[in-house]
Amino acid sequence: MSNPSPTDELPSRYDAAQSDPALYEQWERAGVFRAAASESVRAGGPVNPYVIVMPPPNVTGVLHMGHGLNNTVQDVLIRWRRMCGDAALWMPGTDHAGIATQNVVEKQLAKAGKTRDDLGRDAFIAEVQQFVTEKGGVILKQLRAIGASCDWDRTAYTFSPELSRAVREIFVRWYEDGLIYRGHRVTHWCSRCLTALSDEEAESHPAQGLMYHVRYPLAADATQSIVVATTRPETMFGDVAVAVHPADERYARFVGQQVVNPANGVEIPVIADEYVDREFGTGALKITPAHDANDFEVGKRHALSMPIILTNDGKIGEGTDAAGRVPEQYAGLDRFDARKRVAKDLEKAGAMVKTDQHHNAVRRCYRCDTVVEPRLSDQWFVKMAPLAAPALAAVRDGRVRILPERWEAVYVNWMENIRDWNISRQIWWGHRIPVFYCLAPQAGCPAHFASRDDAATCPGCGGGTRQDNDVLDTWFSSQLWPFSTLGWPDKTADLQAFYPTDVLVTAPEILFFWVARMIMSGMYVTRSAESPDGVVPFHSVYLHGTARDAQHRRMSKSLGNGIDPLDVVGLYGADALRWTVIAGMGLGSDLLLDHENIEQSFAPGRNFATKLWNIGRFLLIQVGDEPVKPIAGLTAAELTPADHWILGRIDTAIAAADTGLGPARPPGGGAWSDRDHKLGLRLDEYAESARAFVWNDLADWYLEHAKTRLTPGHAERDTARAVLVHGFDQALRLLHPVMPFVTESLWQKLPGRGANEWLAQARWPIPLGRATTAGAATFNADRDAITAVREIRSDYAVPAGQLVQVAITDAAGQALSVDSAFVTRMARCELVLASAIPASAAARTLLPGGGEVSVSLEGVVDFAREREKLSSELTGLQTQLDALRGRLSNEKFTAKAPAAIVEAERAKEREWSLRADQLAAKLRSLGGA
RNA sequence: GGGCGAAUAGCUCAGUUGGUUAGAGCACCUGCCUUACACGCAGGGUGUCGGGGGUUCGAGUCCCUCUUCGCCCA
Repeated sequence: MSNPSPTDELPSRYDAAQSDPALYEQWERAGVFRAAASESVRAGGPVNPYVIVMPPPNVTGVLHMGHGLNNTVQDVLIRWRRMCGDAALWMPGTDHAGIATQNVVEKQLAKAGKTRDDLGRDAFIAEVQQFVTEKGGVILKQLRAIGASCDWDRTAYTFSPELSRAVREIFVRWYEDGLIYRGHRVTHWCSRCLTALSDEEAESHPAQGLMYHVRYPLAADATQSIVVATTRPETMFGDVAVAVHPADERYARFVGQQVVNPANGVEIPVIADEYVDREFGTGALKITPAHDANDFEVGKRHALSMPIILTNDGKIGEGTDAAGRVPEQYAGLDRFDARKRVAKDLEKAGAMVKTDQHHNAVRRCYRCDTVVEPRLSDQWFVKMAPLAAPALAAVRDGRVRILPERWEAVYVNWMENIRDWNISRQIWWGHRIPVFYCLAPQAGCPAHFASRDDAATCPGCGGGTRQDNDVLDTWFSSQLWPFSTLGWPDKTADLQAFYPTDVLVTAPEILFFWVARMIMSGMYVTRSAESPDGVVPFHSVYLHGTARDAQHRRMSKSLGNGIDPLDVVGLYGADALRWTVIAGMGLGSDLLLDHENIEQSFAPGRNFATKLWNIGRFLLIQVGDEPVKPIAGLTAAELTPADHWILGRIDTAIAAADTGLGPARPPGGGAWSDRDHKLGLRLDEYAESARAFVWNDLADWYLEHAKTRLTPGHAERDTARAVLVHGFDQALRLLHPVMPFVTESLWQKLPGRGANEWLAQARWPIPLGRATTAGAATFNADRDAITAVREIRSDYAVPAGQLVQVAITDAAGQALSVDSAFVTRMARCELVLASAIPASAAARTLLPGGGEVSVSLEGVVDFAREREKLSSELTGLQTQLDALRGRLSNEKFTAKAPAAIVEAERAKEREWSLRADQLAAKLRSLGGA
């Protein structure tokens, strides 16, 4: 592809659609993205590993803006480290997404009028498997289109045989360590997905509902009653008691008596329990142990029965222990219809005292948005407290940092109040729980046991077994991702070389679902004599923002406000997409994109990609094909002020990029110090500094200046070519992580490029330190003069084509030596002696160094306007100067402020005074006061 | 209800341990088809740093309070 000569054939726009896919294929074929374990120092190799595991998208998912954003961040980091020489591994893969995938297939079946039960378990799983085979993995192909440089040979899948073995292994270890147990309790039940959910999967949403005040008459004396407040009257069929606070005098006389449940006529006791909040509602609470987690605890304390009065699909019906509690007319009603019906009937019966507006939180299934129902059932739980303690300490002492830092507080808060994790799901698509039950238990048979293999026989009696019907929460398998993808539980070379990983890049909403659990399980499986608490799976967690539309609404399929990243790639190229995303998203802030104006949304990336292309195009034409001297071969005598200036700017740009991207790992190893804790991962700052360098320094100034030197036969042509090629090469390297395609494309065209050399593998720049400050200052003086003339031209609206006469003097009024060819060309002027410009017809500007630029504006200058301008500048300066002098004459300031500050203020006072004098003199020369 | 955080230019955000003319990108205004780029070039800052009070020689920065908003958990 290296084809340096016909630069004149380069089109004026980079053709991304044509070039990007071909380039990607060449990188892949060259093995640029592969990482070898043998390279890592941890496996005896020469370099540091740098590892990112991709948050696995749903196997049947398609790319959306969230993925685009998430994966671009990861790609920038991994490309940066690859160029720095690390053994850089970006591990790709997908997630089997139990509930979500099962839902999709069930919906397909429903269209054919079938349910999963019609097929049976095995046939249904085969159906899902087929669906995944046909539709799965599309997203991984799409990621290639945005340039993702993953090591695709390692592509992992949470439901593969290898990763399934890891799931079984940790399940059995935790089971045997007593960290997994069977619990009979109230959990969140999704009546649409027909499964229990974890606390995290039942998302709470604020809601406006009604608080019903219902009268429960005393069984012994119907004239007396207790009024109970409830938001869910449909659960009254499951009431087994009314509870009041033991110290509540209002109700003391009722405790121990029976009341009649007005919904079903069943007599229930009034009990006293500390749990009741006297201030809430009426201070009397109905107790429905099977349908409220708190009531369940009360029920256990008082040994109450726990009738289930809702079917698993959310209809009223007599379940376990509920015989005789649900009146016939309610059976089969949907729970929300039942709520209205019960309320109406209570009203009719005179039992409804009143209803108030009430806002509370309603929990909904995170997969289907159905309101979840608290429901009593048997589930498998992970005991979290022992796992959380070391994971909490790891964040507290900086072995893991979370950026933006405010999320650390959220993490700590969650971990300190951690609750046990319900891991069983009543679905079929997923890792079946490796727990077995004896078919004919006798004395000596375990109630159940966990096994790494499918256990056909009971270890107690040797008889047959059956496996638990439920499957594991998908997050149970994805929590193992940083090590299961590297071969755990085997002690593989990959695991040795690449665990722990480095940065985890994800969105804040899965901090608990996934990130916290990876830290816990990762530490658990790496416990050893050297590290009793285990090894954290990554040292940095980077939580990025969300893609939102112009109204700040989250992009979503249902709102129709999403942007398809592939559309953007098709229109403007992957680089435009990547640049816009990276440059537009500060650490932790959201990315705003207008789906109704894609062109404007992605203009920053598109414009810059085109600009970069044009800089390259022009530069390549100017430089030509002849060999270029290496920068190290240029002698000090050959370098001009412009060269020094741009060499200095290159060093500054490199330093800024390094600072933005930050240390790749905690300096010195181990934990992050307080000082380093928030360094780096400022991708927007890195991108902006690299852009500013190539555009505002290299193109706007150095390239403009070099035009003259580059003319054929010019004595400095070779020096200028060498510096220009060096500067552009460095710029392309700096920009490659964020704009891989256009930079690689241009880099391949630079003179002297060998075959099979890839920018993607080229070395990250390091500052050379060759620039002298004197050289740079000389060039800066030229730039200041040019800018000053341009300002005046603009102020006086001098026609663009008109030459003006300019005198440049130093602080002493003597002619200042400048690069006259440069100044006259850039500012469209001719340089004359100051004496040639009549004071009465000149506009002047003071230069930073104390010199002055005078522009002859015979016939153009407007004295009144010029005086006004000077006068307002002088007034502003005088105000500042007065304040400054006030400070300096304040003894408290001079006595208390640090000497360096006081001295700086004095220096400023001298400088401003001089400037004020000059302004006043100018004003007088123009006839002003 | 508990906890965390934010409020700085029209928008999105920087702003180190307090140090004195508050910055960037985008948007906007003016003039230019100046031998690569109009997806460009040149020039322009458009601000009671949410309100009030306090500490200090000095507050965008520290403390208190009010208002508004966001996030996590119940």
